[in-house]
Amino acid sequence: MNIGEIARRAGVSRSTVSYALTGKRPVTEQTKQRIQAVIDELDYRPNAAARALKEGRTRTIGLVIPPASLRLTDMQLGFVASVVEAAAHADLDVLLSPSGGDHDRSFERVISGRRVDGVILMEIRLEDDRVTRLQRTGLPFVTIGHTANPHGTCWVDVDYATLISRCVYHLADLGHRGIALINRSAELVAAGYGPAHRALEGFTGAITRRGLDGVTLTCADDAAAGETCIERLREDHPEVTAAVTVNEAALPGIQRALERANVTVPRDFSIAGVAARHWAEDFRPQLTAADVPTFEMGASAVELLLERIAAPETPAHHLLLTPPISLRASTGPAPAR
Amino acid sequence: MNIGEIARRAGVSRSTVSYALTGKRPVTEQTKQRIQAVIDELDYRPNAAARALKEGRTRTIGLVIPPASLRLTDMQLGFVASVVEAAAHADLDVLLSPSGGDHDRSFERVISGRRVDGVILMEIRLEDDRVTRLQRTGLPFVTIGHTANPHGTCWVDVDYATLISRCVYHLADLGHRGIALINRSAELVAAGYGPAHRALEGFTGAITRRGLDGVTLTCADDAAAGETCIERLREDHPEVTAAVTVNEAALPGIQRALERANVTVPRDFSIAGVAARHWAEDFRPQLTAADVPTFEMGASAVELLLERIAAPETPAHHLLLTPPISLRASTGPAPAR
DNA sequence: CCTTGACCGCGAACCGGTTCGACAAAAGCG
DNA sequence: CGCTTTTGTCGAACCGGTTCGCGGTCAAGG
Repeated sequence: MNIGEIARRAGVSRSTVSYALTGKRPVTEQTKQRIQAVIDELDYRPNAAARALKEGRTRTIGLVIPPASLRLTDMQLGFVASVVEAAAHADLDVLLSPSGGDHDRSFERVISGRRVDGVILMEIRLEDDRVTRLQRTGLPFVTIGHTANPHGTCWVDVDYATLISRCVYHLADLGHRGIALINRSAELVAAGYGPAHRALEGFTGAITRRGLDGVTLTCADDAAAGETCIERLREDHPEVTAAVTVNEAALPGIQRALERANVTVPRDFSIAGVAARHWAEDFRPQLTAADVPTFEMGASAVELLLERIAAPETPAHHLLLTPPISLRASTGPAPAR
Repeated sequence: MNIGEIARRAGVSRSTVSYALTGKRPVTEQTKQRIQAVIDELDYRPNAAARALKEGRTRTIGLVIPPASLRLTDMQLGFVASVVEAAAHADLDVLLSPSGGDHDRSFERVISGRRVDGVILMEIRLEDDRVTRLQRTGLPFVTIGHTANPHGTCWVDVDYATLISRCVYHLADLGHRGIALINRSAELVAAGYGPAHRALEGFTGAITRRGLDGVTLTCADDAAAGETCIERLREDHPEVTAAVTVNEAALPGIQRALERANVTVPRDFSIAGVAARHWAEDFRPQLTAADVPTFEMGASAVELLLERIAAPETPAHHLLLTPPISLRASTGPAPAR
């Protein structure tokens, strides 16, 4: 069921079939129809490997995801979904590659051997081996998140530092003096995970500029950790009346712990942060937060990647988004002493 | 940077390089080392398209997921993660294809053109076009879930009917007479979504066999819907003292509504069901439920697919899992009248 | 010394598309 | 009518691997 078979049955040459399909040279309407009839009859589809071999491109992009054994966070899932969506829209296929853990083989396989035309990387560390590896190979790539020194790379990210700063200012304006940062896990901070670092950066910056009393905590990405985190906070730092967080997965636990301690939000305690919209709206009361525009980010990543594939020598673009903070119901004036 | 270049620099023929790499014919240790040195120096990787073209297989499998625009449920995410994991383990790549909605082009592209060696399909409907399409093409495939008439197809599924029956029996044994089924959304039921139908089947069967009083409800896959569902249930059917559910995403809402109505679980109301472990353990009190073994199912699906690819003419296997129901804390004796 | 066979390596064909130069027939033009 | 241009099709080369048949080399055995 190859192009030769079609050509024989239609009584033309293989090249004519090819031209009829791609339209790169004119073919008489009549022959075109004869060819199409044979194709329909045999349900013929050109072999993707053969085409890729000759054309030198695969019309496929790689998407490197965190090791699948870890449960993906909602935000990561949002990126994956939007990248897949945007790629489908551009008639591209998406090859998935789990990375990290013992999956380096998979990563290696996807980026080498010309299996993909470009790669989208997520969960970027400040120093990221995969980024340097990709730079060496010369394969076009775009990262969601950015490294400590992102010059010359193409990326799209949320400006965590600015957003967390704004949250702190907002709380300070409401009269809060003791504010805690509930960051991502200690492991992620130690590993140099970008969002965690930049959140910390934005937090300490805002705290010093306003002369406030800042407490920073790390917290694993799950509800249980959120609970113990709040318990610890209330015990060790009773002076703290508000918190900002970038740890959306901890939110349900945070809520539970506050309820159990009979702390009413926002009367007794205010909380704000950065989270996917869905987490903010599921919080009770709904969370004042910057909604991470995962959909837009994934779509932009694909768009940037396509530009990069089309013109690899072009100077690298990037996109640093600062979505507005949606005022919902979880922040209020500091409680009177 | 092709095999010819390597051959030239190592002073051997292209075929020798190929044999040195694949090991399909003996090559002297000495030449092998010389070749390897050149390969390391140039960081050469064989072109995947060329290899696929000649070998007639791509070492890639397709994974058809629900349209990415919908938020994937935790269970679906679990399947994706475990399939990717298992595939990576078998040195296979995974090509993602969103299906449904306006994504038929993507599906078509992935299954035709010999882009993949086989396909794993999830979110199967009782009558599923994609399954008949795949049967026509002759491409090996395995489904997670099964159609109404699954003979001759390869699949792995959870026995929802039996599990829900068992839940009902368990509750009946505890003295409950009025039991509700909180099913998936009305749309899914209408669309012939397998698990929703089979849950209903198992429920009504068990209810009639025990001569109980059954109420069936549909509920969208989110917390808010779970809340209104419980509210409606308590209003319209006060005689109901227990519920079984296959709607894990509704659980947080169910919990919230029960708490707000001051209904203590399991003293006043019992609840059991089928859910991914994580949802059951996050419920308060922890949910008595059959834990859907998403990891095992994804791995089995890959395994079955590999068998099928190796021996397409072999009679089709399937795997119907009935995981044990984990007794946790959400079921207890029916309240006294 | 010649034969035998194991062992290595080479050259060529092949997988299934795309693409380029060539060429015949038809069309346009003076 | 002869000449150029256009149009539609063909044959062959190419992409970068794998694979098969062939042959040269060398050690063992008669």
